[in-house]
Amino acid sequence: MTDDRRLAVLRAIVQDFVASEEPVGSKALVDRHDLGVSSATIRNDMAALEDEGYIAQPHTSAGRIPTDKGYRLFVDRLANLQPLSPAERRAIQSFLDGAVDLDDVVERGTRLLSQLTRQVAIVQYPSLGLSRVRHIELVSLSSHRVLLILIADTGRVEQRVIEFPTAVAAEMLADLRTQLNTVLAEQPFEDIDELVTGLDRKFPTAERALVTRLLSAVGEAAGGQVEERVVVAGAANLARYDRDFPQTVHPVLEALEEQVVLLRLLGEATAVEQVHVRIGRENDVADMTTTSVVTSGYGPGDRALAHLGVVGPTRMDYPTSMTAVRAVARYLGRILSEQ
Amino acid sequence: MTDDRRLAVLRAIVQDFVASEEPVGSKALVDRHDLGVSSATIRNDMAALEDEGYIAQPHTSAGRIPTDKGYRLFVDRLANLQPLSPAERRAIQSFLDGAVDLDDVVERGTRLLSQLTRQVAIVQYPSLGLSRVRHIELVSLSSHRVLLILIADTGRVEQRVIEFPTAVAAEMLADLRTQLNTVLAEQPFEDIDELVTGLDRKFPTAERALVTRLLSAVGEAAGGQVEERVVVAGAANLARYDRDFPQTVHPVLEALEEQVVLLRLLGEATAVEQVHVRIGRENDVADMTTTSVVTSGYGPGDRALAHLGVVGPTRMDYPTSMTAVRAVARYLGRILSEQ
DNA sequence: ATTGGCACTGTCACATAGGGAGTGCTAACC
DNA sequence: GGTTAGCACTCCCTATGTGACAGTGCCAAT
Repeated sequence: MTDDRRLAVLRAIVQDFVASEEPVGSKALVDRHDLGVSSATIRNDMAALEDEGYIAQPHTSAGRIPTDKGYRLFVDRLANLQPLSPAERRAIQSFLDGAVDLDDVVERGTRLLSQLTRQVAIVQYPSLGLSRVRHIELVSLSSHRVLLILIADTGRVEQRVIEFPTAVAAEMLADLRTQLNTVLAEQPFEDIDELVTGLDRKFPTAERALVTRLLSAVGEAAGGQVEERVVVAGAANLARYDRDFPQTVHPVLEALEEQVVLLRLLGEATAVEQVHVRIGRENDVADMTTTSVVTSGYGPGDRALAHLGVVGPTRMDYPTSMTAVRAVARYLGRILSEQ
Repeated sequence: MTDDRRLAVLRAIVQDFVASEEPVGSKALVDRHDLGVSSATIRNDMAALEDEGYIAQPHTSAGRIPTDKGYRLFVDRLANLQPLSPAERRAIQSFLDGAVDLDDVVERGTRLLSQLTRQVAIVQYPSLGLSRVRHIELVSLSSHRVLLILIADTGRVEQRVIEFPTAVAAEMLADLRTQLNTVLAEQPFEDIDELVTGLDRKFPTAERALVTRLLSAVGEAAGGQVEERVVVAGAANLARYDRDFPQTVHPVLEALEEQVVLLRLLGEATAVEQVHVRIGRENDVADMTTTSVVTSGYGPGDRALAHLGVVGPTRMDYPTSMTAVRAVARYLGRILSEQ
């Protein structure tokens, strides 16, 4: 019994099971794949694979289905990702090229990803903390309220209303605006707090309290927890699986409405273009133990400013999902670098 | 046979069916409600109600379920909306009071509505076309690109990138910004196109082409089709009904991802505080014939700048949904008027 | 190491039967 | 005339049983 053939059998099982969604037996396997041996031999291989925990039987006289461990091995060593066809490539390009806005780019990217993979797609906005300031705008809404607008070099625009206990003079606001832009332009958002210290000393004592209040608001908005934004599309694709994981759709749908969970799913910082796969229990989110996540970082150049990915059942088509995630990440990164 | 009792029977059937989700029979009805007559009498009433099309039998020997027409009568004449409890009122207030932003208000409002009704909630951003200009900002992104920011008196902020064939001078931009704000401040967005005509004449011929381009972009952004934005929450609540409408969740989920469908569901302009109900086939969206929609307009003062509502199965709890929709619409309107 | 053969096992689809909830109708009643 | 008790009837639902089927594990032969 060669080791190579056992791996080939595992690959075949994963492929067939993903396609048919039904336990696959030894007979069906030799029929559909050129394994060069009889079904009895395959049965022996399958017994060995089961001993090692790569596949399992739903019940005694059924075929085998891959375990999480089996999928893991498949993803790590057996999946051969073929590049996108030129047609797909063109489709992606034309789909994304119409975008006028960062909002638009993220929105279209999410839809595109969900359509390519027929899965739930998640795209995170480029993190403010990791980008640079392009412009800061202060607009007076009323005598006591100012609208703060932060524009990042990724094209991301963030706004926040700031309330003041006393009236704010228009001239002071204009002055502050100029100073802020002079000091902060092209600087990383994460350095704002530091760069801004001492700026209030340039203002007369009477105004200092207001300026301090505004500066701290700027710092908060730039580094706050509110800064992460995530977009989801294709939740309808989950419903396709209601036969498979029957009472599981509900908790997953619920989880997908939680910003925090989404961010956890997308995972911590990774290198650009590196596709990560978390299978079943590997992602430590409750209620998502029969769910897999394929993610990648993206950003302009080689720094991952954000993440994107797809969520689906563990029995998803990993190669397709992985190539799609990688391709979309690459395109979004390219668009960001053009901003 | 008094007419009043027949209506009472219909009301009881709707209530019981909504609660139990099972066809209700004559016996169960007299047990659970003080109708003062025997089940045989109720049977006669039910036969009459069926003749008139208000209720139907799934099969010969089953209880009755309300038809769309039955729900319609219930909503129009039989539902008694009781006001929210003080506790609920406080809960709403505290939930919405934390909002710092229009985005935040809409987001929280949507979540709140979906939690109150345990249904899918939809909230539309205040329409730009119907609000007034508070401020217009032009930010130079690069020599050929300008970021246009529109701020409405509702707190809504809209952005758009404008590309120019030739370089744009900073002074011209500043000048234009001042002029635009002078002319447009406090004016309705729908009048922008008109107010802006002729403004380009004030600029030297060399710059006129650029100014014209920018002005048309302003007009487009203000009146364009892109201006409508809608937020959805609580899609997970749909899954609770998978037993009821089994293969119906998928198309409904899909529909809810279509901006256009959402807007159609929310319906055309209505008066503020007036709650509308569309039952089953009454809403002309395909695939949503077993779905009902409860909507209301909302806005500051008495003008409906936007709509909100909930979507659920025809067998929803209409009184609860209607009071919740009305309450949230009222609160959001109040918040808008404070902006 | 591989293979054909074979007994064994659990699932699924189908049919069948009994219980139960609910109805419509009729005749009696107030 | 409206109301009611009684009763036969209808249809669903569940439990139960049966056979076909797909797949396995093991063993002896190659």
